Amino acid sequence: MAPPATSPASPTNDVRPTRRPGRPRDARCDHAILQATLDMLVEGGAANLSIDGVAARAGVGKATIYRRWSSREALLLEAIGSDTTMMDMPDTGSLRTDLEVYFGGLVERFAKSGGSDVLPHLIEAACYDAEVRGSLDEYVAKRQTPVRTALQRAQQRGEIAPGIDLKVMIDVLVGPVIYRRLLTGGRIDRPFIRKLLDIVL
Amino acid sequence: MAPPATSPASPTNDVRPTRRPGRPRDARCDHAILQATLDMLVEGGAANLSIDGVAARAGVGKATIYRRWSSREALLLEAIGSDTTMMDMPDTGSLRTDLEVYFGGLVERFAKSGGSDVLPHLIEAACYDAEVRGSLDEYVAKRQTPVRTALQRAQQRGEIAPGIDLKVMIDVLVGPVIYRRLLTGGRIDRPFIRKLLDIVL
DNA sequence: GTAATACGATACGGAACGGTCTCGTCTCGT
DNA sequence: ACGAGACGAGACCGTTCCGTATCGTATTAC
Repeated sequence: MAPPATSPASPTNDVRPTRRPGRPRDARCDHAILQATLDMLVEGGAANLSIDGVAARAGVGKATIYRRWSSREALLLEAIGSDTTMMDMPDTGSLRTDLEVYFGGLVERFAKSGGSDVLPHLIEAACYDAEVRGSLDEYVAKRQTPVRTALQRAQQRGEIAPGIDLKVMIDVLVGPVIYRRLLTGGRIDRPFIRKLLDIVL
Repeated sequence: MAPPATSPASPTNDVRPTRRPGRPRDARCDHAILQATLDMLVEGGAANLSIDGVAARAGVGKATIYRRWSSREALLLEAIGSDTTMMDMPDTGSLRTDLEVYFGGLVERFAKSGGSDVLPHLIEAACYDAEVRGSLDEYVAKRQTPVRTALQRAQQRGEIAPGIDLKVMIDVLVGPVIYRRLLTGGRIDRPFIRKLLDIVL
């Protein structure tokens, strides 16, 4: 222990004094690796994703990957987690309009992504991996939040009967979309959203 | 699996005239292998399912498996396909009652199976395997049929407005159940079914 | 009994993959 | 100029797994 002989608590003026010597890491590698991981995940699933494949696709060496992530599993979790971009719910004063705008945005997003996504692989991995299960729960909660706030507002305005269980209401609104996306392969477009709201509201 | 100590005493003296010489195949092996395949599929997913594991679990040798199925893929497809037991829709004259009874049966079935099933793995495999995709489509169609007939009957009775798109109606009824099963992990019980029908009907 | 086949067990070749390591090159700070 | 560390490429090892082959035993028909 050093006695405080002279200095009065020097303020840490420098946040990062320790600049590591040598060639710094190339940030483009991080992006290329994560993007390649997501691409391969969408194409072949978590099972068919190999580090060799990711390295080849990203145009990097395997060592460059293992310099950043300690294991294949760590890379997978970060790639999956980097996909949670939030969408916010408008507040138009009408539940119907709120939801139509919100789900309309979702529709465009699906169309842009070409219908392929990570969700199926995430769901399967969550069956037997607690860590992935946690990521998936987080993902689901994040997606539900905007819908829940819209529903709560509507219930306070009296648009929804006070006895309705909002948790079930969320399932009724989100479930059909997920069902089409994962199982039936049915179109998820604005007419579908309108018909869905026609039935539920 | 140990060969039967006593003779299996088959009363069917000769249904198939072309009886192959030598020791006949043990029918219990077929069942044990398929059951072990389904169990391991539920526990670890299609990716973590190995023929060695199935053989060990079923208590048979690998050769006994390959005598029956030409490849791991063939075994998987048959095991998955053997899971489609139909449920039929009652006809009580009231759509609400029909659906409540039908989904009530589904609830019991989920409770009995312990919540674990093959669907997540099937969905993932379908993403990049056309053959599995076909099996899944068949599975979905088979599950939808009872609901569709109930809805058509109700629409003819005038319980549902003629303008309603029944395909979307099916999504609204089945989607929430699937959503809970695959993503939220929420309870699927009779109160949930009642609340669901309260909202939709 | 004999031939034919199934059975469990296990050895084996070949392939894929994860993770580590080395090599020569490149890019920083000093 | 020099050292340190990142870089791509790929060799390397241990493991897992599929699918085949073999062995000794058990079970059937004839």
